[in-house]
Amino acid sequence: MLYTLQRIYVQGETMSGHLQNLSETAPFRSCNHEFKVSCETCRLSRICLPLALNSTDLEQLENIIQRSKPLQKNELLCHEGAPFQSIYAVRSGAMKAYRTTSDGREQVTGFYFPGEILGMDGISESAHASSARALETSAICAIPFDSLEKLSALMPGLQRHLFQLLSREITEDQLLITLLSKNSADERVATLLLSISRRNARRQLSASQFRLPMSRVDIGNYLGLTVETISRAFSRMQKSGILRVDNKEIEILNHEALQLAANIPA
Amino acid sequence: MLYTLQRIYVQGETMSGHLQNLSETAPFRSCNHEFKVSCETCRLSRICLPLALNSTDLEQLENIIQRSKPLQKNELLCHEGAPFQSIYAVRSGAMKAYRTTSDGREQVTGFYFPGEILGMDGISESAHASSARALETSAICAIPFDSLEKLSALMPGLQRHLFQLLSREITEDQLLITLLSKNSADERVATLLLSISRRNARRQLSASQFRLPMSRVDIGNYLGLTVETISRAFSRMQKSGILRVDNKEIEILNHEALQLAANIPA
DNA sequence: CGCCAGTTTGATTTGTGTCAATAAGCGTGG
DNA sequence: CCACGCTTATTGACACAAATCAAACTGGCG
Repeated sequence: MLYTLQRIYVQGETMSGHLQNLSETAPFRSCNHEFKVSCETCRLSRICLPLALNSTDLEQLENIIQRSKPLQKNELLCHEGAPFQSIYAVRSGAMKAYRTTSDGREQVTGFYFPGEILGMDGISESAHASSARALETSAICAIPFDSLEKLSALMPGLQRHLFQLLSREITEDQLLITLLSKNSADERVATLLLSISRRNARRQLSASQFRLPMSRVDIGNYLGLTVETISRAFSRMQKSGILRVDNKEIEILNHEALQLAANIPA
Repeated sequence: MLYTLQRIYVQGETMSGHLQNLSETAPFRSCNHEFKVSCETCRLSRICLPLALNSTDLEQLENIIQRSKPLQKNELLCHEGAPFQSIYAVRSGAMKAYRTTSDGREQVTGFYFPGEILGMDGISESAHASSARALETSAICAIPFDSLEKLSALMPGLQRHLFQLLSREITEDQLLITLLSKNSADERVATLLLSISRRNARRQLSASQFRLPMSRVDIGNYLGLTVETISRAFSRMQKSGILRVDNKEIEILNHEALQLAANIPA
């Protein structure tokens, strides 16, 4: 088991050689901690993969899931182009997924919070279509996809859940497409804040006060805007009394007004 | 069989009542034509769903696929919010998929050509997340998803193919996200033309001469631009000798220059 | 033939990008 | 602990690509 755990890290490390970064170049060590976390006891199982499995099936799923030493901030989980082996569930922390454009720039395609699954874009080409990086110290469950495929042929509930997971990713990408295509800077920022707020609430965290794990650059990149525009959007919303912004610390003072700013009719 | 065929139409019709359109309000008639098309003889099987199935499996797949009277231009195939029952393969013609924004505008999320599959965004919520409309007379194969699910639990090849299909949709949406987020008007238009060209080539059609099935409005909507900007982009590329544009008739005169215009390095 | 939707072209406006400078946070080491 | 340097964030001035507004043109279809 420890062997396979380590393989994940090694894969991440070897692929990221050309993306210079202190934490990446540090050698990966196997660590002696035990990662005794089970889906059954995981607070997130309600919103994560295990959803809708009976305890026998859950045990089988449990057996193929690989848990490992947490990723440090800025560490790479997987790199685009690397052989696709697993999809990943975020257990704690926060991740960003991004792909590199033909001219070498980065496009952030999503932020992932605890209970959410990433890496499913790698299935079609047997290679990851996007990279994933830790925005803060993050614990990840790696789920080998070939095992998952075999299991899901035996468990109709799991198969269905997987199809739904992939389909949900499509609809979420479509929402982002619409956001980029039709909405102003302020609307985009407001929409992102509402999305984070909603996802926090789903995990029993505050919907009105939270710390953004990503930088303004990442937000701008994700929303198709520049850092300056993001900063100005925050300032405007603060001035109009919708938000209190203290660097990455956000407080939503007026949820309805924020929805209005996002152009979502009440 | 005819009953189920008709049900598809009725579903499309009833849901589209508030989107006024002549062809939609016309009553659907059952028709007497036989639609004897099999996956086995279909020219598109190489790029469509049946890919990588043996002939026994193919026969079973064949049995669940519903073929029907072609859709006329502007006819609705499915409407967002309608109960999700099938995914759809385009056999001939061309379709556009779109979703309606909260403020009632339309966002085109994709164009679909023969051999391509649409409607997979409906899986996660058991309701279609987007609508699909015929851009020209189009023949469609409807594949009931519950049957497909059951079959794919029995056929590992089919299951894998479905996962890949969904995953490919995700990567394509990510490409569109990147395009909208990072590229200029001309680059977006050039990229769309190259995409259509490539997809034509895959169907053994000309990669350099084709007729666009969609309007300038649809193109603009898809690319997050206005009609005027699309028109000007075409004019510019025509003037610079990259294209010959005659209304919807397009000829690519210089493929390399078009790739350059799309910001794709040679 | 004439109408109307779709397309093209021109003039002007505007939201966001770019460039520049300052300020604030944060880890590092003296 | 504070000082230092580096990264990240904010704010302002200006430029520019695309939107908007307006008008003419085209082509398909009844």
